[in-house]
Amino acid sequence: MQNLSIAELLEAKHILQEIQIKGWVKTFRSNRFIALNDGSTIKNIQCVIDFENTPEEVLKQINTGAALDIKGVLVESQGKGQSVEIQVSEIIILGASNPDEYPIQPKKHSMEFLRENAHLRIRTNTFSAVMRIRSILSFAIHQYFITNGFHNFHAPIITGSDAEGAGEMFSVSTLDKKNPPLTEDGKIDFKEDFFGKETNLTVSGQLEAETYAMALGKVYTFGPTFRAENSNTSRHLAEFWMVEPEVAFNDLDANMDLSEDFIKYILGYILEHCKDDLEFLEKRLIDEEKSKPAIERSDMPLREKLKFVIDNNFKRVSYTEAIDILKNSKPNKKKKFKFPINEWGADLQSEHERFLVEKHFKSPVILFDYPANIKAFYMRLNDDGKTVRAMDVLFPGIGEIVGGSQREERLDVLIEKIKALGIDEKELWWYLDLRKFGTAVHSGFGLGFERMVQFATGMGNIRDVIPFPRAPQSAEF
RNA sequence: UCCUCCUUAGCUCAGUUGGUUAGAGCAUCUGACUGUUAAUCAGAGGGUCCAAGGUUCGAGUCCUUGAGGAGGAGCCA
Repeated sequence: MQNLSIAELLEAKHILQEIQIKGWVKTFRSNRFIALNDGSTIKNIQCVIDFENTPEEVLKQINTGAALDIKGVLVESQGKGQSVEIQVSEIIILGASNPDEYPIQPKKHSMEFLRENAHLRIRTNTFSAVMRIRSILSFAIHQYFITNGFHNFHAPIITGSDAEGAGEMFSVSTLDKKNPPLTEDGKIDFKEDFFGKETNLTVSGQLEAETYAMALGKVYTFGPTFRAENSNTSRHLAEFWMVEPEVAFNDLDANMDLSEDFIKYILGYILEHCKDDLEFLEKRLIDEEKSKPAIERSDMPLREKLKFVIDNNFKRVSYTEAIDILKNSKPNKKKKFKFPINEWGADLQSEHERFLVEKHFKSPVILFDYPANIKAFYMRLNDDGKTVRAMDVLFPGIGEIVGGSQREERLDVLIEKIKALGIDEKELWWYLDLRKFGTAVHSGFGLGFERMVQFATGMGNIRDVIPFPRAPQSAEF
């Protein structure tokens, strides 16, 4: 008697062997056919029971969602929908599932409803497929970096530095909220707090990653990140996972090469290793798009879209070139943009990014050399004195999926920048030390993991590609 | 935070210019059938129409406020 997963059972040839299988009921048809799933694959195994010799109280408990332990023989199927099935000899109800109360029915549910049942939504085909792909993508990320000589580095989650400037932070404190200790001028006295200073949840592991890159050469962090922004969109979360490689001696061109090669690798990896799940999600998307107006439908099925990204070079365009393209574009001339492009220096709005990616180039785009005053303090100033060596990778339907830069390695320039922005130099003493002792050109970027999962699975809302989404007014489970 | 839209059975939705007893599919229950593929057929039960207030002879439908949700914008990954 072999105890196998459904994935193993369907893959290997175990015909006429005695097997034992445990899983959950997807559907129960004709009092005879159980579609059983154990999470190992999106495919179910059909278990055929002899209902005339099965007790009524057992039959009654074979409901959608029930956990079963089944013994039987794997045989070739007499039906058309599957090649093999289990002829059941013994069936044990491990855990019943009251059909009156179980929310997941064998029918179409709305994403909103499933979000409210995030503890059960993984039992649907869509979410099990998405989460298996998320898992494989995560593995592919580590695989890519480790096999390319990178060292994995765990950035701290609680940070004492508040100068990263990537957004609003969640504070971390053990002080009494109702009655915190105060300083003489009436402010909260963080010297009394757990860490003896004000601390927050990290918004980026970049600054710490730079310290490791300046010793280990090629490093990456892959961990949770927190932003307390009141963002209510399908592309933002308050808690999300970010991949941040940082490489000593890489300039911006090498950084762009790395981001493109990396993205192509991980998408290629899931194309090869998540065939069944991608096929299911592709069909789901095609069904979903049938209800949309023709203009909003995407021109490529999911897997073709992934292949397109892998097979084509990302278009590399400087900010200045992009502004020229946008200035002379039809929507700009016809005043279709909500924010018309008039002059160099303006930050690009998402309507502009979408035009470049989806209409003009019809391909992923890397924009680089942005105006200094719309980017962060640590980015390397170009010789023109007005642009910095920043780059954003823009993806169709997602927008910015990667943000990165070559870092300012010159101490004097960096200090000047910090002063101009009114940041306390002392807060960044350790960061400035990197420029004092053995400074060198170095670059890195951050990739929003959930946005990559969104692209890879075609899911429209970022809350549906993370197990338990955290967003404003939303932290159930 | 801003703009737009939505909220009707457990779920997904329909409900006409305001009009009598608010409908369908799925799910549930009862029965039939038994090689089905989100099985099929017959029947039954199931509603504070998001909440509060208002207009009206009469409100699921119109108005006001509030709550929750979605899409878009901003912030960004």
